[in-house]
Amino acid sequence: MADKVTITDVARAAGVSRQTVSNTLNSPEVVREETRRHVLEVIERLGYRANQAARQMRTGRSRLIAIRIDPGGDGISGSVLDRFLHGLTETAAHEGYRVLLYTAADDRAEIATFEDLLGSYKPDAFVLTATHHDDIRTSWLLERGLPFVAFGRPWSHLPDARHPWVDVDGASGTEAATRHLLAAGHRRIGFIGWPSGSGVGDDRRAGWARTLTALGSETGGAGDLDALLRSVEDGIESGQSAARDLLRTAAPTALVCASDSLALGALQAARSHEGGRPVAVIGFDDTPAATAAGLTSVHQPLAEAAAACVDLLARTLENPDAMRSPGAESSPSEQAHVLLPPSLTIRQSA
Amino acid sequence: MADKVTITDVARAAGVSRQTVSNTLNSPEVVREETRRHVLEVIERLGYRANQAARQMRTGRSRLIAIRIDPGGDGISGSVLDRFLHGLTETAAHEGYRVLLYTAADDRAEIATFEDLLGSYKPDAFVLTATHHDDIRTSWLLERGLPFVAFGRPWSHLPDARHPWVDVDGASGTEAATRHLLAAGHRRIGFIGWPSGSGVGDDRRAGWARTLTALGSETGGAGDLDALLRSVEDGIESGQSAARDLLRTAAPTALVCASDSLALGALQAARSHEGGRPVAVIGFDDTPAATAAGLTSVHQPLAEAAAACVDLLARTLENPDAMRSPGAESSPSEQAHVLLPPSLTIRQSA
DNA sequence: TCATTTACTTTGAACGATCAAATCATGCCC
DNA sequence: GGGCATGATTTGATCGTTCAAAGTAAATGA
Repeated sequence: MADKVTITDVARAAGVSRQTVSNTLNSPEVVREETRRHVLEVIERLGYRANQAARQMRTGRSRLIAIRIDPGGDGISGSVLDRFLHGLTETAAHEGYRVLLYTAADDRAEIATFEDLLGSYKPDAFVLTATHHDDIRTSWLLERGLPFVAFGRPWSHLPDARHPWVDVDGASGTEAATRHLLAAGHRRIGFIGWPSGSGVGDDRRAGWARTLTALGSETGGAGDLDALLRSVEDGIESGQSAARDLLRTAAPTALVCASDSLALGALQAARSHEGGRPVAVIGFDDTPAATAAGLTSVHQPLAEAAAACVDLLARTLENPDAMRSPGAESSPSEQAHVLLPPSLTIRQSA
Repeated sequence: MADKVTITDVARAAGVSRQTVSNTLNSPEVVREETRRHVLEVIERLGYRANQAARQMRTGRSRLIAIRIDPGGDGISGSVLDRFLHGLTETAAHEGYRVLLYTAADDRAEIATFEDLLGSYKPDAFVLTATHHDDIRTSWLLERGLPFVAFGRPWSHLPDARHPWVDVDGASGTEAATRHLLAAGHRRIGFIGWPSGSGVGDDRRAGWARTLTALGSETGGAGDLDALLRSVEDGIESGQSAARDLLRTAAPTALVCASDSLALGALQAARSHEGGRPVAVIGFDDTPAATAAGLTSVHQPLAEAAAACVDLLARTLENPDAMRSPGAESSPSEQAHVLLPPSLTIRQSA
């Protein structure tokens, strides 16, 4: 109840008109310095806050950013989105935006939610996660010229997949992991990843592969990458059996994995594996489970990624024309994007 | 752009007035059946959606529920809020509400955010998490008659701590864990918890204590509970050392822990402990790390808890008077609340 | 001196919905 | 057939803000 201060109340108390108060906040340059200061003082004193609903009615902008929240995923990697979300909320608040949540069972349902939200709360932008090949969500949004940023690269290079994005360089992460193992003296380094086709998985595998290939061409002996590679569905179980198989047939002394789930399984296999030196294992995502298990893992800078998303959006929303021309590619250059390097969190396992 | 359908468009297309369209949606009973059907059809055909901003302007209700999101916490238990949040978003959507996020460094900052949000986006209600003794947030909200629900009991019984809440019965969880161990033949069951004073921690300890006490009075030999109890700060490390200490001095054959973090530490201590039968360990929260480690753990029904929160709020918001009288306790009964029983997820560790 | 510019400030109008009150039919009863 | 309750629908007014246009006063120029 304490809050019922309208712009008119401020205007009256300051002895000016509504519009002058509005201008003090939105276009300070047109208000005389003295007036401006006085109005600001009154605003402060009365604790005035612009009513967003009324503002939105007039301007059409809600200062809301919508993002989908998924149920923890496989569980292990659930907290990744959690941390991203925290960063997003925090950065958004700094820029004057708030984060609105929604859920959706699949991409089609998500588009239905887009329609619903755009009709009711009218968020200024969406943040998409888990983008993939032939993502119908991105094309739907692009067709309508609706602002959005994807956390994750567009894995297709089709022209209709051009949109702003922020991502973490997975290949660079697995490369760092592999180099770390090389530096520790390992030479036979295996990789447990996911079946080809997922952009994220292929990316992470590539970092490992290119590092070993580079080593091979340096030292002469290239090594048989295929023998050191296993591709399985994500999960602790499958990580364990893949690792067991790999250890038996290819005798690696270290393993890089595409996820912490796989790595945790691999860690179990490595521990029950008899051999001289213990087999080193590195995971990906630096999840709490990795902390708990003492698993060395590739850490994603999620707060930075979230901040980059908000920055890209804020910039897009300032120049409304930037995105509003779906057909006509305004600039021949690539869409705005940010690719962040991950870091390696070193623990006992490697 | 496809969305610019206003209530006037619908009215024109249906050959009725604005208000009749509004009534079909908000007070269907006053509209003639035939008209209602026709209007609904037109609404469907045009894809009309009520503009929330305009609605809020008139009604003062935003259909937004605000909740604070924390950075993953200690990491391990981070995903608990994650799952709760998902449930909240989903249930809220069913009831026609959306979830708005915010962050805050501490309780004082959170109150500042309350003021900010109430002045701008005007959420209809707040969901508080991690309530504690002498929580200034609850009293602040109560004083102003602002609707909210706490996920977590008011741990104080002061009259100014009376508010609706939803919680999971921690004592019942540790009781179930203890009974499970008793059924497996264990008799010396230790407990690793947090220092007294935190409501949650005391509650979880109580479930273990009362179960063993009940057993004692049945069998005659009560046993020395204090010797089997350790109270330490949360964390894997401290769990490990507490467990090591407990195993050495009190020789328990099983351990119940107040969190998965503690339990993971205890599990490590238990594994490196030589003795006949392996020491059983049970954790609390059923986090992904527990899944990964094969840790038996007490599982909180977070989706149900979230649904209960939304239900309580929705009910409160229907009768605006229920909460709006801060001083005058409208009914002498306790505030509305829901206490949910957790369940035990059994894995290898016990 | 009077028109013209410059620098601020104020005045209606509008955004899209709902509330409250007014209007318009109908049917019923005496 | 007139009076009247009842049901169904319509008509202004309003929520708080910003846009666009209009107003005012002082400063400038011829």
